[in-house]
Amino acid sequence: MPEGHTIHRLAQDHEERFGNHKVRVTSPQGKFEDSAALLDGNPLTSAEAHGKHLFLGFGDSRWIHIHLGLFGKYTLGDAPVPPPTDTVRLRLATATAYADLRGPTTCALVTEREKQAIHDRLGPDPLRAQDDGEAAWARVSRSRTTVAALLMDQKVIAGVGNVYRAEVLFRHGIDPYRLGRDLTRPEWDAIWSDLVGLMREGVRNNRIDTVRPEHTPEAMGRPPRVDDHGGEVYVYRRARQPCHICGGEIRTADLAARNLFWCPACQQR
DNA sequence: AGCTCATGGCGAG
DNA sequence: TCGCCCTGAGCTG
Repeated sequence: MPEGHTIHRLAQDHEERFGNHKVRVTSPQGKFEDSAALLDGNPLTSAEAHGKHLFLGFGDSRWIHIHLGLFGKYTLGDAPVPPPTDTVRLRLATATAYADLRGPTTCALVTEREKQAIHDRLGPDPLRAQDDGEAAWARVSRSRTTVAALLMDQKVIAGVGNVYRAEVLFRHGIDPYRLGRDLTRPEWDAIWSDLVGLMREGVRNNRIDTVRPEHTPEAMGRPPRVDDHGGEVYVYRRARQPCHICGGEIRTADLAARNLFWCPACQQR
């Protein structure tokens, strides 16, 4: 679940459900207990996302900074609020709705200044209206690192994870091992604007779909199918399966401790 | 019951 | 580059 689109969707959902409502803030698991007690009963005044970081605002310079990491999960629901289980790190609840957070890498009370420091070390986010790809291009175009690694580097571009990384490179026919400095400006601009569109759709649908209409199973005369992460994709987690376009085998490799997926025939640029 | 794996990221070396 | 942290699903036995 947790790439940038998930976090932006969570920010939206929090504002809709809890915005300017007084909320019960608890930590059934106990690990966020003291901070929860400080906020309990206060109104949630805003919710923001930058890349994979979520910030829940409580008035005057108090924010809960949340990062789901690989395992973190949110459960949002309507009343009645179920009894909490012992892995719930953070629960927000009103009379009508609740949000349960489990397994995050980070859940901490931070100041405005600490929040700003997090923004400062993140790259531009395709999902933030005020961001564009300029700062990212400046780094990419000078880098001897592979474009596959650069897309996962949150200092370069914020919010892209392993799925969007693999999929956007496939959609542009780009070899993941190309070096950043060997990308052209038009290639980067195309990647950036494609990510804006794909990730916005990800926020809307709350899942990752990257297959163009002309390549859907229906359009290709094949049986319908949803990939096991919940969306429909070209290459992610499809190792050794046939490429939707050329029929060749999708390959996988380790890259910086993550699984990379690509079609060597379609991605030669 | 115990293993493996997963859409992340940090700090040590 | 490695080990570590967080949780839960899907295996294996």
